[in-house]
Amino acid sequence: MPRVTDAYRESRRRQILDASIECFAREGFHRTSMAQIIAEAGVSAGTIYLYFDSKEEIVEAIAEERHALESALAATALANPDTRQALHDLADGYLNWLSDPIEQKRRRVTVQVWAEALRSDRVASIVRDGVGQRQQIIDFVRERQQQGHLVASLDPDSVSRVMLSLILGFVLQQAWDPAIDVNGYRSILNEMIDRLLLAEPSPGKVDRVRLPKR
Amino acid sequence: MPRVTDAYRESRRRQILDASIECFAREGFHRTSMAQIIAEAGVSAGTIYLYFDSKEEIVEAIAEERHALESALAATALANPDTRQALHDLADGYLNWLSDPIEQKRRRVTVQVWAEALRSDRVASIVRDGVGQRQQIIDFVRERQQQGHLVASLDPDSVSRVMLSLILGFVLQQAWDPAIDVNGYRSILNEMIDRLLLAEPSPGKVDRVRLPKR
Amino acid sequence: MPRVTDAYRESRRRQILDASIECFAREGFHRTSMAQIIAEAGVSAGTIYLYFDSKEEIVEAIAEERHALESALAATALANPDTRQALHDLADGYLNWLSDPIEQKRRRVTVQVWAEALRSDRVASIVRDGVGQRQQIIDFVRERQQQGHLVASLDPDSVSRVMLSLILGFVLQQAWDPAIDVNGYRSILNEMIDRLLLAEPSPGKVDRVRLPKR
Amino acid sequence: MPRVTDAYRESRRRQILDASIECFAREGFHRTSMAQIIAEAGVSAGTIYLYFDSKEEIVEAIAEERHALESALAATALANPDTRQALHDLADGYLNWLSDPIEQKRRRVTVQVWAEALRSDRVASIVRDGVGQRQQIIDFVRERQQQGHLVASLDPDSVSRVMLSLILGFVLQQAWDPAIDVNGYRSILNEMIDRLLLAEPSPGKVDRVRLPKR
DNA sequence: GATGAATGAGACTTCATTCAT
DNA sequence: AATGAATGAAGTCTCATTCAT
Repeated sequence: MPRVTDAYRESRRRQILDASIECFAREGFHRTSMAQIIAEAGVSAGTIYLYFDSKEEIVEAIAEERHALESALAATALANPDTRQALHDLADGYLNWLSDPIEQKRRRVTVQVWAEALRSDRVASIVRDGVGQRQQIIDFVRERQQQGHLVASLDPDSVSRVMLSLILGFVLQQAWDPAIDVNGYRSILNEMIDRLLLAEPSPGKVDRVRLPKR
Repeated sequence: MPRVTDAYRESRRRQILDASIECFAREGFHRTSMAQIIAEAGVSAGTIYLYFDSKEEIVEAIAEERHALESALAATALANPDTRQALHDLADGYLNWLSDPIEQKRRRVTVQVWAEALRSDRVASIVRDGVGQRQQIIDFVRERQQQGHLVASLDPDSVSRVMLSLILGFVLQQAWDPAIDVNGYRSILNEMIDRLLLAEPSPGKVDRVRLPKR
Repeated sequence: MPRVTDAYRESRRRQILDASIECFAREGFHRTSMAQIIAEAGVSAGTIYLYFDSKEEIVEAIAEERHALESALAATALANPDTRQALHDLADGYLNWLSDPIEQKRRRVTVQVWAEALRSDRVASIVRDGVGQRQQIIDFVRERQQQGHLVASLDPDSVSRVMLSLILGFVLQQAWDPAIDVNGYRSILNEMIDRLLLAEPSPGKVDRVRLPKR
Repeated sequence: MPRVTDAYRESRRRQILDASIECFAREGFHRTSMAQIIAEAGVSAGTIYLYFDSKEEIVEAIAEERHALESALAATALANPDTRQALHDLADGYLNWLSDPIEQKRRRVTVQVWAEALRSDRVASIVRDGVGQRQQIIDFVRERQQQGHLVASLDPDSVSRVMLSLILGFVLQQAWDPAIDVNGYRSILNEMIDRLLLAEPSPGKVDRVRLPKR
């Protein structure tokens, strides 16, 4: 079947990647044998190696894909000129995304990627730079601080760390216990944004700090 | 046979466990072979199986040990009747603990345990119940809310989730990048505690809310 | 379809053969994959199989080609009516031929063919009959003995064996160490021819046959 | 079966080596699978890897062993103070050795080692230095030339090359055709030694050196 | 004729665990 | 209790060859 279209190749790659994610989510990388992926994908052993050089590379491809998706999600949310909305969208975006059952399955693979990052330099570089889109957040914080929308005294780097933790920690806990209460988590997140990060908008607009409904 | 034998057994077990942690931190569970543990521990293959039934069981033993230590740490901090101090101690306790290089190495194993929890029911039950000492936090929050020390409107379960995330997320990020700025992270954590969780003490105790240096 | 097609086919075949020799000389038959030949030849997998039925058959084709060349070389040299010159030409012919760097590369394949002959009946028959042009030498020796030009007491078969050894051995040693001293080797060869094989040109000189009782 | 004697280990190693030689002689290295060696040796897959790190290493071990044996054979023969006897013993030693059917089987492996030397640096160094004990011959020739026992005009290096060729070539030809006439070959060899290499023992030994330019 | 993606048997090697000593 | 040689199933990956296009 020579001379294959790019679309065909891409769909074949997808097929292998999806099968791998399925297996990895179920059994973990290391407990998943190539034979299982082969069976799940419905392709031959040889074919997989036409698309990926090794099992390791499949893991890396998945890690990169996750990273790209998350980066895009963060970029979209943070582009909003309304600082408060941007941050809420970021939180909501993640939490909603994570509510999708299919996505939850994929998330189980992400958690394994995190552990794998401690072992593989390749994965480490993807995770370190990638998982958090931390630089995006740092830039966002710095910029909005200059515009007076975010509390200026906060260290942008540390803020990004904390925000990342809140996302990573949620992903972990949800992976362990899918019944986790998303809405409860969300409301604390939003409150944190409003009460800790947002600068007093203008003199006289104190209510956001006062947390009225308490 | 008197105590001596028990002590001996215990030291032997320790030796195997330490060697395993060393190897796991370096290479990950699955990339670590029993042969490596054997070499690191300086014992024979047969001997290991006198102390553990399987490689899996070593992982579980390590997971349990980590959990016990963390539980104790949380219990100690949260026992403090001064609510604010209790929470700051909890945060500080973790962050200081994690500053210890030896502990950091062990933490690398913890991250892998988290991933392993998705695969093994045994590990899952240890992690789920254990990692966070979540119940301790929930109970603490509920109790201190009743005493009027913590903001009553917050859902204890969600608070515990958020606090856990902040710890888990830090551990992860530090594992990926040991150069992470601990103090910056700590100060945001403490501010969160003060500004978000603590109830207005009573008229006259304003200084805690004012956060002077902003 | 006229000649053109045959010429084309032949050039295509050559291309594959040359690529194979290149690869085989570098890596050996068994370490060379069809994929490498394909890359080196710049043709597709399918195309190769239009010219050769199997990888094995490529080896056989190369073996046959080498044999034909050597046979021709021997035939040319041995056709010389001057017996002494014929033998010197045979030695010189081989040694000069082997001095060519391109030929040395091809020789590396020959050495592998020799080993392969122990495995494959097809290759064995090519090598056995071929490598030495032994029959040519035997016939030559017998004929020139009858003409009184070569020492009559020598067994033609054994002479052919020895001569072959001197060629095979040189090829081997040169393959292992291209810096081998060709001229030194050549002069001993020529001396052997003169002193051992050639009959005393003049009448009545029997002593060389008698091999004094030393 | 812990704590095993050296003799036991050695016999186990022998068993694997012998089985490998058997298989390699029959099918060649590359056509011989580990499974075949395992079956022939009657040990498990794992056991083989307790004694050798790889299939490659088995080949190297065999190559080294052959080399050691040949070295010893050459050393023994060449130690004889009677120069003529030494050389005849060297030739006879090899030829007799090669007459042994078991040894002939092993020789088939040697031929493959020669080809393998073109591919593997490890094997190459064993073969280059080893196969011929060339240095031994060179030293022998030089020494006996100084003692006036060998024709002084011959280049020791080239002599060693020629002698090696006569051995290598015989091995090759015998591997291809076990029916080769050993005695015929031997007598030409001995004649060469007597007529070409040995210096005239008695006074008046000029003519052999003069080698008229016929 | 030419292509090259697909195949799948089979290659080498590893490794957790056992058990005779 | 301790040892460590032995096991053999299972793992990842390769590769000669085919055949639909």
